[in-house]
Amino acid sequence: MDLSNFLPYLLNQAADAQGAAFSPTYKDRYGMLQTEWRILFHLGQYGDLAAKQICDRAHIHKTKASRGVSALEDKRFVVREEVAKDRRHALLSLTAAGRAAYDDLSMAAAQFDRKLQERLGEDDVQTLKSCLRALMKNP
Amino acid sequence: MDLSNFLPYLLNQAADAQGAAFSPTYKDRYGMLQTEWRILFHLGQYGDLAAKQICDRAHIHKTKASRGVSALEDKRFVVREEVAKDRRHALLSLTAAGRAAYDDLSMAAAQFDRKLQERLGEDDVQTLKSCLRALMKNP
DNA sequence: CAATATTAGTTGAAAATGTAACTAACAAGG
DNA sequence: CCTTGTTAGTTACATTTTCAACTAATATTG
Repeated sequence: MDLSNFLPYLLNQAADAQGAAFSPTYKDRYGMLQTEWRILFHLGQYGDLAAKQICDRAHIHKTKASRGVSALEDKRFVVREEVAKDRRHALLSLTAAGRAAYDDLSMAAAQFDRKLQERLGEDDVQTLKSCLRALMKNP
Repeated sequence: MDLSNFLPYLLNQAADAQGAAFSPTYKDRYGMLQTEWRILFHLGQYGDLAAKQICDRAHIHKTKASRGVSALEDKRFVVREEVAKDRRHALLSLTAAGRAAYDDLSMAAAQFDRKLQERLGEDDVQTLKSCLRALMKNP
């Protein structure tokens, strides 16, 4: 058993390295943490959602999400609107500023991804992504 | 730009999922954190090392490593011996108990990896691992 | 419809991580 | 040698994450 063959280790190292390479994009420009960026991305991409739906889709724990949403509200990137039908949850939506940040960051993300694709080659990236999608869902 | 196509996101999710699947192995059996398990693994695999060498190989920050080593000492899995030639660093080595834990865990790791290999197929795993190795080294 | 359970989300305390400043030992240039 | 610089590692403090308990609203069941 060689460490450099142990998949969880490789996954972690690769995720750390690429995360570290991309994080300055949202951290330096908007002072966001990863969770905030992820919430913003979900709202930008899938439209208004309740926190719970974001948690389920992105596998974010509800306390982390709760604090992420608060941080995005403080930054005036997100507002909540009450839902009369079920007042336990609120719908989250992007403000104009939030939308602008999303547009900017999703552009940067797309570019980042294209560069990785160039580096690894199209075929390998396809295989890589399909493996990763399989590994995301636990067994 | 689709979130489920963004490589850093996929890497993170896959690493989280597989990390969560494997972590009970070292957490429940030995009360270790990931960093401790990683240090143990390095010592078991590459023999006695100074903390610095582990940091460099595993990309662990020195403060994290310092705490991990202390925790492993508390568990009586690791001892340090002074190096007369340069007293700034100490060589870390496994105790018998540490070796036993390493043997047990590396066995479990190998098994875990084999199952993943079965799941994804040998060819894809080869491609996956080589992509991940490329992505670990930042650009 | 009252009691109980579940769901969405929040909060506070404890654990872990990251940052920066620090110590102690060695190295090198003058 | 002796100042200055570098290296290995630790410690203190701030930030972030996790865990457990909590509130408030809705759903379920007897």
